[in-house]
Amino acid sequence: MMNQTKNRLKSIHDVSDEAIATFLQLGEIKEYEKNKQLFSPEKRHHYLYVIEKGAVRAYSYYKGKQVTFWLGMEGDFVFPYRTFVYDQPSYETVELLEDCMLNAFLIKDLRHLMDHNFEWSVWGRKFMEKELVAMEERFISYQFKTAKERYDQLINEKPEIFNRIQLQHIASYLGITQVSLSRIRGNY
Amino acid sequence: MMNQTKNRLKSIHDVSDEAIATFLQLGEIKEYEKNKQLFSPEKRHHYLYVIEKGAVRAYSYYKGKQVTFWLGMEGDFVFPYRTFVYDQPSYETVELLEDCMLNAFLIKDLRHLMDHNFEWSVWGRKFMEKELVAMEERFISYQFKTAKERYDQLINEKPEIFNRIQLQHIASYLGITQVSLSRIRGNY
DNA sequence: TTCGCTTTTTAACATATGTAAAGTTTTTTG
DNA sequence: CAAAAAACTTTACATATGTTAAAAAGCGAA
Repeated sequence: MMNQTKNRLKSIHDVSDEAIATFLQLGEIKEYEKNKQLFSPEKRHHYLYVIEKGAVRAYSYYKGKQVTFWLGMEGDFVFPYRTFVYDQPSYETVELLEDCMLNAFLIKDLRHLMDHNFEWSVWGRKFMEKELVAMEERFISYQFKTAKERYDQLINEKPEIFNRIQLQHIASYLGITQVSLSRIRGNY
Repeated sequence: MMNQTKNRLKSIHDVSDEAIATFLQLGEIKEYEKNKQLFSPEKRHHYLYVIEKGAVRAYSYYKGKQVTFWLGMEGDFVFPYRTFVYDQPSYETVELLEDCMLNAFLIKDLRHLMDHNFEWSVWGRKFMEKELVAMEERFISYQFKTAKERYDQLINEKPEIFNRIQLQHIASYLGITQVSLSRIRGNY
């Protein structure tokens, strides 16, 4: 019952079955209900999660408003980059949008694995590389594109999001207000 | 005369002097004049450069206009992420804004090093992690902030950019037109 | 099913940023 | 140095997106 995790690990960079087993042994399945906050700002966090089932959002506050900057579903890794990389408290809240089954790993276990095991060290680099390219693509779509274009791209690339996640969160994720998203969807 | 490269390598993650020597042996100093194109879209590229001296911009075309999405100066690594990670042609042009001294490395040499040498494998992960956090911060500043706020942030964090790089490129880098940047600077 | 709460849409107006073109300043080059 | 080119600013107007508030639609619990 850890298929999402295993599939995702292999899809990033193929590693041996023994290595996979070593990694999976570090994980612990946890189930949480909708609305639980997985991470909250200013606190130290110790876990990285892989979503086996469910949907999740990360947001922080800017000028008194929540801004959703990340949405995750099955197979996604949930971890505040800043906490993982610099071991510093994160500024974001991560909140469950559905009841979730999560595979929880201690960040220090994973860091230890990637600092001492050659296979996982290479895997870790490939993982970060792919996160980086994905982040750059999202960044470029912000710098280059209008809200309408970003909306069209999202609905083409991840249509399932629109079935599972509230439009207010999608609007924020697209960097616009809910009113603007309604306008775009209504073809004004 | 490879101080920028060496300093930057060590600042990302400390590695042994022998490892540094191994890395530096792979590099070759090249000098190019202002306006040279280091990378052009649709072509295969084989080099990663570290800027020893000079300034550089990366841009691509969107709706017939150049959009500058990256500016680099001394100590920065110049390499199209997509080419490095997926070995695919990049969509961007990289152009020298000043006469430059560059430390050139074959991407395949670096990839080989990071895939086979444990110390460099860990270094590679840390490097990608830090690029990722920096990219996320830039992304978030786009999603959250107004043009004026992004301008203020840039002039605080990298004031030297304004002495060395044309305002038209800075405007594009900030995701706005040159006219808007003029307005911001003139306090309209 | 109905009532109450949450989410989404619509409307009216405000503001930030874009576009095009002209004018000014700075830089390059013969 | 002078002319030409490039970079930058300003103006007038257009458009996209934000803000606030109200209406409509959807959803969940008694």
